[in-house]
Amino acid sequence: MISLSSRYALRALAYLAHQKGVALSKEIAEELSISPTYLTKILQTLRKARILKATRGAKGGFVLDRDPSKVTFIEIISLFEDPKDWFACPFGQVVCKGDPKIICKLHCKWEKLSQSFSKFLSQATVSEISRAPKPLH
Amino acid sequence: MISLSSRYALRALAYLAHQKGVALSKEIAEELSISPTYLTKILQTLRKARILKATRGAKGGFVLDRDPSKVTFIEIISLFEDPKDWFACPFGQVVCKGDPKIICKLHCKWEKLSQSFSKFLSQATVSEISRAPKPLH
DNA sequence: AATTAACAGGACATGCTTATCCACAATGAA
DNA sequence: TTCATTGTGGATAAGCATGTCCTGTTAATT
Repeated sequence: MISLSSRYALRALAYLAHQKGVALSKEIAEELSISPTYLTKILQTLRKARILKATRGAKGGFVLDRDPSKVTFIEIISLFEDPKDWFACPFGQVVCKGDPKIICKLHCKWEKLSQSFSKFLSQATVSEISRAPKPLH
Repeated sequence: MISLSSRYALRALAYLAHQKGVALSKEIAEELSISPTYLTKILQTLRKARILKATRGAKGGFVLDRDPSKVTFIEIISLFEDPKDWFACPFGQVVCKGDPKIICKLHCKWEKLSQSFSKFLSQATVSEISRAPKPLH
């Protein structure tokens, strides 16, 4: 499961992509229906990864630092968790070493699935969800 | 990510399928390198779901209560967590209601992926991993 | 100078998963 | 009866994700 932090990050970016301009932290927090403090930390993570740019003081706020069509899901998600956890075959290292003939049939199927998933996350970009409205829950 | 509990359950079943007979809780715990108490709870869950049968007293232990080729992964996993969490599109309810035209391209891709995954878990059975050796970590 | 807003960091609470240990009851076999 | 083993349930603890709050500091605009 994609963590909530990752999803908030994606939605914050979607909002910014839609805005096409500066947005206040407070404003985005309202949009996502989460506390400003919580969002702040997510935004900071994005800023440090050079996904966002921030300006302090009056008329400050956050802007995308990059063309949203150049920002992939996997890049964002990787900032908040380790996607390896999903792609790792749950039987792999345990089973295949023991008796390849029996297990690898399943292992190969799993590999195909996780590769498709991985490809999806690498290809999907923020520009493709630049209109996320409404709260998550 | 498939939870550790689910994976231990699968491996315990794999062990039992391989044994083709009665196995002690203690013996399986050793096989999986986890504490007997912890495994006990997993085995109880499996027993209550009629995946395993237990006999108390001397010469007692656990046996499969069903042909391992009839026990699917999804059935086991569902005992320990809610797979809906994986299949639910992380954008779905949020985004598609807002502007279907823009988002549903991604949504459909996600659907396809999760359906493949779901199919995999419904089709794979315990008999296909009936030789899981070695500890998980 | 005053205001606005990002930046930095920590404290705290809640709930879930993982994990271990213990005590006692029930049951089956020798 | 005795022993082995499951059945039941509770206590405890660490680690992580989620989430809120608070106290400052820094920087840009007016």
